[in-house]
Amino acid sequence: MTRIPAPERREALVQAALRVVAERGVAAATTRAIVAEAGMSLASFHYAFVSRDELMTELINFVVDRQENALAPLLVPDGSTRTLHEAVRAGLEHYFAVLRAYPQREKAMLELTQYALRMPDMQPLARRQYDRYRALAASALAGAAKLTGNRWARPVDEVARQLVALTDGLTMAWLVDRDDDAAAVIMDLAADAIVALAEPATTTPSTGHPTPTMTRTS
Amino acid sequence: MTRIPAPERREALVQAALRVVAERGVAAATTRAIVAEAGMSLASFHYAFVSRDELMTELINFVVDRQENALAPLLVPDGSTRTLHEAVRAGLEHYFAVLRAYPQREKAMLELTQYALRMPDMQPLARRQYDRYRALAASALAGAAKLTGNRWARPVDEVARQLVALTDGLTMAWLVDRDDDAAAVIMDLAADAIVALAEPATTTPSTGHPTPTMTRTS
DNA sequence: GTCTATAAAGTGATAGAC
DNA sequence: GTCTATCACTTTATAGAC
Repeated sequence: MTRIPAPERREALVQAALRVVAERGVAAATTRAIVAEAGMSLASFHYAFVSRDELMTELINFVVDRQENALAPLLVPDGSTRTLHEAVRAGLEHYFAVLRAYPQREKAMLELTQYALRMPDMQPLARRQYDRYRALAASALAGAAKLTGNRWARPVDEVARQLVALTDGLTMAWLVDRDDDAAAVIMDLAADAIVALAEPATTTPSTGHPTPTMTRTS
Repeated sequence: MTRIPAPERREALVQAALRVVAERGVAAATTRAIVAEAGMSLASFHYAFVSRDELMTELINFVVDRQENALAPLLVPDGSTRTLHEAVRAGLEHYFAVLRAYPQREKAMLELTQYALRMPDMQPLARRQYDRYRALAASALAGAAKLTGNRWARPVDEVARQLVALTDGLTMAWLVDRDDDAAAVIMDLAADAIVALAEPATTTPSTGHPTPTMTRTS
């Protein structure tokens, strides 16, 4: 009907595809289901994309970039944070609140990751996805330590890797049994584990000048 | 050709389906691919199962039971274990060795879990799967603590839940980037985190009689 | 019980009118 | 550029010969 530039059509189709994947899964994201969701005809799909594979690739790239923007503000500790433990716990809580509010979104992310792992040419996309998660976590962790007067006893990349692993485990656990109390237990223990990797910051190592900041509060 | 009893045919088809899922993914596990893998004709499939859904349900039940048998011996600490930290690290190492040797197997488990999460009637199967993981982890953790003269400061079910979450995160991380060194980091930190939840066992709480067993060795 | 043949519906992709 | 109509193929499931 109306004439729409190709780039806009591509974006509309990608977003429609994401909705379909979130609501009904990757397997249900057929070209027909996607164009129906976008309110277009089937032919429009192949005008904007040469193939379904091309759309799936763009979809994964899209969600990876989007994830970065969506999660970044959540992991930055706010002014009310006093201890590192509070900051980490708050970050986990924030992540969990999003998971709880939009479970299909995280389910979609997991499915898309596994989809990428099955496609010979898409492994790099899955890696990029996790690299971003970790970079995001690392910068949040670095900021949180700095703000609370701590430093990481391990390379911050390793701490970030652990935080992402814990977050994946939390996500799977909650998606499977939807048990908020059990999720809270995981977050408690995860925060303890992460904070145990930090120590009070000192301007010079081994200085007899401990900062008043606590490494951990239980 | 040859006449085979229905129960045997069902089992053969389930195992063929598992091989197809492991090698090519859930999406590729069509009835045709499965009967080809089993060396049967398409009609034999519908003689043994009324539908593909029925086979998928039986497949998930099958792998859940199988997982229990396959992993149980790996998590029991052997006689050479001296400290709890060694026991936990060895358990993780064992799990990782299996993951590394048969990555398709774990990929298949993850895919089947997500498949179950999308099917309205299969959520209980996914829950049962994780219940078994956790029960298995709990019994291994209880045994390891006992053998090394420790006790869990938290309910062992909570510790087990955390261990399973960490294992899931480890699995996802390794499947995505196949980085053995990064996996070793995750296992190190995971073992530290788990062991931090234990304390030396005392016959009576608050007795001034510490056992010689160390809670943790780094 | 097991096969071949086929039905009925769904899939990605394209042709060709407008 | 956008549509309808359709192709060529795959899917699950069944009929009917043996």
